[in-house]
Amino acid sequence: MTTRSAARPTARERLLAAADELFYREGVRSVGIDRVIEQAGVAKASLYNAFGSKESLVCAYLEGRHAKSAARITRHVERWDSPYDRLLAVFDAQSEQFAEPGYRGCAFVRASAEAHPGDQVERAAEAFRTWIRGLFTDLAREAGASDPAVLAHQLHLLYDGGGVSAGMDRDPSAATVARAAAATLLDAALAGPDTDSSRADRS
Amino acid sequence: MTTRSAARPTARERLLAAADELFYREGVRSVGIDRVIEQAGVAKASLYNAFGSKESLVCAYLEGRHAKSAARITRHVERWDSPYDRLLAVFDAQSEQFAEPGYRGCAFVRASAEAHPGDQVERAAEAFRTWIRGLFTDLAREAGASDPAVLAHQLHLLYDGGGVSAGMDRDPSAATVARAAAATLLDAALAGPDTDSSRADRS
DNA sequence: GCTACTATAGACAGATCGGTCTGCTATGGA
DNA sequence: TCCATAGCAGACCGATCTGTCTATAGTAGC
Repeated sequence: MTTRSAARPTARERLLAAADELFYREGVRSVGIDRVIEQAGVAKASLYNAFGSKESLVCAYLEGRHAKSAARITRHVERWDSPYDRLLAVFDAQSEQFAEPGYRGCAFVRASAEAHPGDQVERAAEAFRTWIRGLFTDLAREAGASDPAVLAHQLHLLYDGGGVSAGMDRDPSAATVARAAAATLLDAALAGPDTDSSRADRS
Repeated sequence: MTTRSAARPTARERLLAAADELFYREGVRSVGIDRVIEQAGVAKASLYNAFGSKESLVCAYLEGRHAKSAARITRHVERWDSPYDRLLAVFDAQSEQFAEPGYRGCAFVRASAEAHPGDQVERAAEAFRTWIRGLFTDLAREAGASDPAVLAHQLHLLYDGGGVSAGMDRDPSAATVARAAAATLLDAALAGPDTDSSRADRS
């Protein structure tokens, strides 16, 4: 409907592109409307025609990030057949993302840190978290994990931690470190469902 | 030096207490100076006498968080003798932190998400990250991990991911999930230094 | 009593914020 | 040709932001 390829992009599209760049790089609260419309080359009225409010623009920005991240992850996952490889492929997608210049951490974590409790922004972030947690859970179940929910939570921790480390430590290797850790956890979840093998006693 | 226990706390102390509460709960950028001095019951001039700028106050708030978190972690670590238990005790400290009412995620991650690149705030966050990474590395080495740096990075991922999950998913159990995952990774790092046991081939 | 320090309340400045509004222009279909 | 639509520039509003300033009050040491 709104997709037009050739010629100059719609005001809405240019606004979204500018918002994506500025909001992600400098933060949602520290970038004002004027900065966005200046970079988009758009009149202020056009913004409020297209989105109605700054918060709606922020949500649209996050929805775009959601779609893009989900597409990237799906693309990597679908390269493989076995649930084992498909699970680890999520971290290949993350590796690809971290390698992008100017990566500064997970957009949802960043936006959520600036949001007031109950903001629409938090719902947008929650949507992505629910999606990827579901993906981890499904893949963990297919791989034959004894407790798919717990393994999914563990892998989600690694995924989140990878975003934090890549963003704050400026260390893109976090994805490969997370991938190796994920493989270890996955192996353990497949091998021993309950065996508390080592660490018989404390101290 | 500046510590005085009885009577009414210093203006500086009241400012720090108010900043800690407001900045953490609502975010650094969305809380104005006026809110802080109102809650502290302090004149605006006193704030600029004591700290000089808002950014300095924010840094002081983060340094307080650093000291408090480090003290909590150290307290838990020192309860145990073996490096194995000491390593996992970091996640016991995290569990205690997540159980506090109103926990909203790692203060350094939250503040860093609102900072401009190069801000003093980022240096304050980096200081804590360096400290805890060093702790993980030391403990991993003492525990006998084949590659202490990599294991430390993996555990750091779990630690960060736990903060994100507890904050955004409002799920304090993230700490115990992280602890279990840490135990698995630690076991693997002790048992097989190099054995790529399972997953012989892909697909 | 005098001085120096620290605290107070609050006006004020200059900038920026999100959002509304008016008026002008370009384009494309009936 | 006419008109609807979409886009443009920019003035304007009230609120809020960080930071500075004046003026006043309490207090401890000499």
